[in-house]
Parts: sequence; structure tokens; C-alpha cells
Amino acid sequence: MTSAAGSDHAGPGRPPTIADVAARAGVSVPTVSRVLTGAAKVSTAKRESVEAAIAALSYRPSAAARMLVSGQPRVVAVVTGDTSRYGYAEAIRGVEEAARSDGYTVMITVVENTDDAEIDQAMAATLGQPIAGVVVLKFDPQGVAALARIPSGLPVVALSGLRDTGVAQAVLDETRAAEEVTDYLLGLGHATVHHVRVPPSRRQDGRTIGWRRALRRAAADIPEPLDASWDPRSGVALGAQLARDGATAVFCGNDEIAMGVIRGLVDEGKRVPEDVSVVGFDDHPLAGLWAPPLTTVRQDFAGMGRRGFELLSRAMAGDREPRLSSERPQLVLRASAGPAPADR
Amino acid sequence: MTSAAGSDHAGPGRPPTIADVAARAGVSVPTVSRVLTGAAKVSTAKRESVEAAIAALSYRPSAAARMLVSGQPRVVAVVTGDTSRYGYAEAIRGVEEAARSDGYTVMITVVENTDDAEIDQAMAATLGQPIAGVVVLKFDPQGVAALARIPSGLPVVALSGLRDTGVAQAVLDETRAAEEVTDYLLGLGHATVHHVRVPPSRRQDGRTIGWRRALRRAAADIPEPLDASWDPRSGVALGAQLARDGATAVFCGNDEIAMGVIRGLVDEGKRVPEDVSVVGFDDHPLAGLWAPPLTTVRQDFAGMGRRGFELLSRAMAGDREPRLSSERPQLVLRASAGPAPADR
DNA sequence: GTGAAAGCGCTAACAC
DNA sequence: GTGTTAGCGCTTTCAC
Repeated sequence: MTSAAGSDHAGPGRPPTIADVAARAGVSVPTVSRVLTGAAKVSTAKRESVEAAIAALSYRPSAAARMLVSGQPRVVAVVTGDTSRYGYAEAIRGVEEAARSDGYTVMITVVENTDDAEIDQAMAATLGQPIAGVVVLKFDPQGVAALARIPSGLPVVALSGLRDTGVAQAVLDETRAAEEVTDYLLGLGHATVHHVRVPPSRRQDGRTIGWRRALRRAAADIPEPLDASWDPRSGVALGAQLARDGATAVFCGNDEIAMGVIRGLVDEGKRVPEDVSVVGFDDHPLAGLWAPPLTTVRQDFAGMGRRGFELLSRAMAGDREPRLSSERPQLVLRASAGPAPADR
Repeated sequence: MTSAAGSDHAGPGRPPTIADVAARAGVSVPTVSRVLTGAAKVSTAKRESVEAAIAALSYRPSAAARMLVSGQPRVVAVVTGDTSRYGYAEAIRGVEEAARSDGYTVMITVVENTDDAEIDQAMAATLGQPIAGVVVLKFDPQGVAALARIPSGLPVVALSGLRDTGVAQAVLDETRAAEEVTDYLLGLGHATVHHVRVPPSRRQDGRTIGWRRALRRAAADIPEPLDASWDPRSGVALGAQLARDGATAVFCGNDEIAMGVIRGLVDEGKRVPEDVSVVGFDDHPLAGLWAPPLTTVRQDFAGMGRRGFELLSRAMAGDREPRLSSERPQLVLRASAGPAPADR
């Protein structure tokens, strides 16, 4: 495929520079720049000759050089623990949408585990890029650790379920929502409510705090919470265990786990919601399609992402105040929760 | 909060440069560079003074300038239609993983619709960044359009379900898999197999082609395919329609649609799989948990993403040949499909 | 070890 | 309109 003496496109020696284009077009470097940016008028003859040279050399301007001379990068980084879990994916989508409509591009940095060296490396790779700000998804321990690595001076906002201090953040107030769910279940006549947690970002997560608070206020029994992994299947065994323990109401950390728990319950011969009420969290796109349709809490992750970017936008504009944008998730009543069974 | 005469950190005038650090530390600019990069030995005294100055000014080196002087960017862009749909999210995750382990960062560009102006703008924003290559998710019309906008000379690979020519690509051979699914259903005794499509990237998609081919080979009736949207709920109405039409076997474009179709079927009084067999596509994380557990086709999207990055890696290294990496999705037998009902 | 000088590829300012 | 001259912030020779 290698053709004659190096000229026409694709001579993988060194990428063509603006000087090469200028030389080939027989004009000066700034003239090439002018046709590139459209900043000033160029005669048709020269413009065409420049365009021809650009095409012939398949020249692309160096973004790095452009950026160097003209101001700030229009890139924000998103630091996240996993890109494909529902809430994460939606939050990223929200950030990306808001960023794009503001002319920014989004760079993704995934921090898979809490290993210090790995976090350092991932953060260094990101911070080594020209970025104007960072959004960190602080839903898990990686997020918390990553946040600690952001150099001061770089605009940053955290997306979180639990309010914190010191950083700007967009939060979904899980604590209040969890309280509300638990109150709802208690109001249905259940003696207490069991809780299946998803992996928390710190020792305590908002959902667990809210659940416990509601139980305490109602002077109900506070059962030991059960721990699920992120895998929906981990809910199945816990559902079976809950069936044997005689639970009548279960509040799950997310919808996928709730689906697993229901499966485990049903496998043990329980009916949902007649024998056991189950409620999820998030309002996953499949929650309404499940049998029975899941009663859950709608979390607007994409909205949180958008609000997060807006906060970041202010920070990038120079606002040093750590702002907070909080929203309360909404209870979505469907069919997986109902009155406590009369017997017992 | 604004303190005395501008010095210490956070004086939002103009970001500190390496020269500011050098001045404050009382050393030359190259010396600061040396402590930054560790490229050469610096006396402990100067090193410490430089580090102090860096901290005091909360100085961060300009990534753009660094990049300009020293070679290629370690960033690849991923162009995608939606970041939160299962297959897309997984594919992105795969690309990111492979990229990260190779020292690259990933930039995301979302192209939401086929509006020319919007695509141009999104692509321009991306191509204006310093990137070493592009992976485009060519699962939808946006992807196809975006691919057409990539300037020649920039390394690119497409992730796709249907083999194409001219570009390097990683594909999941849907056509073969769909054929296999259809054959399987036919082998179970069904007279024909109905098909519910998800929005295709072109006029034809691999799943539809494979399904039709298998039907034709078996000399079975070829019913008109039904079109679903990406929303799982769109499957519900189609399921009801299929129930009325007396379908006994349905092949769905993805698992989420299959879940909707099953719901529609059940709402109409059909049992799955006793009356109607339904099979999905993708092996969504919830497919095995569904009632009944979904018979489907496992598509390794993350693996495709990884293979895509490897291809890109070769292209970035100078390989001009448009390579192809194809993988065959695997049939996963669960419970949503069974023998054709005896009557009729 | 350390500083002075040069230059990465581009755009902005200033002549002509 | 167009070319010449200066940098953008950094790393890299190359002397000392």
C-alpha cells in the first residue's frame, strides 16, 4: 500500500503541520490559520489553494496547540465507579447532556476499586489532561477516595446521596425518601420493615439512616440490615432468608435487588404483596414491568447529573462557594407492597 | 473570603504558570520542570523550595502545553447514541477498560439524533479536542452518520452488529445468532416465528436478516416484523397484538422488549412458554431473574468494546488495514421458550 | 546540578 | 487581504 515518494495523504512519518499546508499552498502560515478559523477574509484563490493542500495532506490542526494559545479547555471530567449500572449511567448521561448544551465535552474516568495505587493512577491520568472541572460520582468508596485526590483550585462537584460539606454537590435526598418509604410500609400495618442494603459509600448510607430513623420514631423493632452486592442475583438468597425469618415488609436498596428478593421470596412459596410487601429504590426502567409492578422511589439521576453540571459551571466561572442542590426522590406506588397479612 | 494582596492560593486572576513557580522558588524554569517530571536530579534544597511554591500557588501544569511539546495525546473518543442503554453502556465500559489498561483516557461524545447540524456540531466538538483515535458505536443511524464525519487519517474503529467494509470494526455477528435462535424455535415445532424489532441502524439489521433467512430456508411463513421503540413498554402493546394474532413463537430484538412482550401476552391471558414461546436478545442482567427466566442470546458487549479498542490500538500504531474482529453471540437456554402447543 | 536558549503548532497583533 | 513578528506554557538540548 505504500506509494511513491512521500507527499499525498497518509505518509505516517510525522503528522502534517500548518506550516506544511502553508508551504504546499504557497501562502503564509497565518493565512492558513485564517481559512481554518474563518477569523478574517481570505481571497477565494488562496482559500481554495489552502483547502486543496489541507485535503491533499489530510491535515488536522493540533488541538493541543490551539488550546495552548487560546484559553481554557472545554472539557470536564466525570469520575465514576462504574459506567453501566443504572444510576451511574443515568447520572453520566445527565452531566453529558448539560455539558454538551453548554459546549463542553465529557471525559470519563473509571475508578474500579479502592486500591490506592490504582486510584492515584486513574486520577493522575485524568488530571494530566486539559480539563476545566470535575464531577465525581460519590456513590461508593471509590468516589469518596477519588474526591479526596482532586487538587484544590480545580472546580469540582460531587454527586451524592448523602449531604456532605466542603464541596459543591448535587444530592438526591435518600434519607428523607427512605424515611418516607418506611413510614408508608408501617402505615400499611406492618410491625416492622426489613432492609436489604446495596454496598454503601461509607459506613452509613442515606437509605439505611432514613429507614432506621423511621423505625425508631415508630418505636418498631429494628432488624439487622442484610447486605446485598450489586448483582441482582444476590437478592435471591436474601429473599429466601427473609421468607424463613417471617418478614412481612422489605425495603430494598435498589430495584434490581428488590427483583432478586421477590424471586427468592416466591421461590420459598411466599406471595408478593399478599404475604410480603417489597419496595425498591430508583424506579428502574423495568420496575413497572415486573410482576408484580414494583412500588419504589423515583430517583432522577439524570436530573442530578444536570444539576451537578450547572453547579460545576458556576464553579468554573469563579464561584468559590460550595453550593448545594438537593432534590427529594418521589415515592411511586405500584403493586409490590400492600397491607400487612392479617394473621400473625 | 478574599484575603490581602494577591499571592497565596486561589487568586482567580490568571492561573499560575511554571514561571510563577520558578520565580517564587528562586530557581529557573527548567528546574521546576525537572522536579515536575522527575526527568533529572535536583538538589534537595531546591526541590523542596519548588514543592513549597507549587503548593502555595496551587499550581497545576498546563496539560495543553505539555501535550504540545511532547507528542501524542493519550485520549480516545467514543461516539455513541445513548450512554445508558444496556448494550451501549457495556460496550463503552469495555472500551474504557481496555483503554485505561493501556494508559488512555476516554472521551464521550453523544449524538442524540440524526439532525445533520447537531451531528456536525457534536463531531466538531470532539474532533477539536486532542484525541488519538475514535471508536464509534454504529448500532443506530446516528452512529452511521457520525462515522461518515470522521476525517480520514484519524484512526477509527466501528462497533457494530452488522459487518461493513472500509473501516476496522469489532462486530457481534447478530445475523448468525438470529438464525440460530429462529432455527431453535422452529425445531421446537413452531410453524413460524414472529419478530419484534428494535430500531435498526439502517434499513436492515442483522437480527432481522438472520431471522428471515432461517424462516426462508425452512420454507416457513414470514410474518411482517413488528417495530418496537427502545422503551420496554412499547413491547406490551405488541405482545397483546401477538396474542390476538395467535403467534406461538416470538423472537424479540432485545430482552427488555421481550419482557414487555411477555407482559402483554400474559395480560391477554396467554401463558409463557406453554402457549407462546418468547426469546430475547442480549442476555440483560435481569433476564435470568425474570418470570419466566428468559431464553436469549448472550452478547458480550464489553468484550466487543475491548476488542474494538485493541483494533484501534493497532490503527493508532500505524496499521492502515481495516481489520475485522467478529464474535458469535451464544444462545442461552432458559425457560421462556418451549415446544409448540399441541392444539392448532 | 543548574540555567540559558530554542522550539513544539498554533493564533493574535501589527504592519504593509 | 496578506505576510511578519510575537508569544501561549512547557520540555529539551546544550553549555556551564
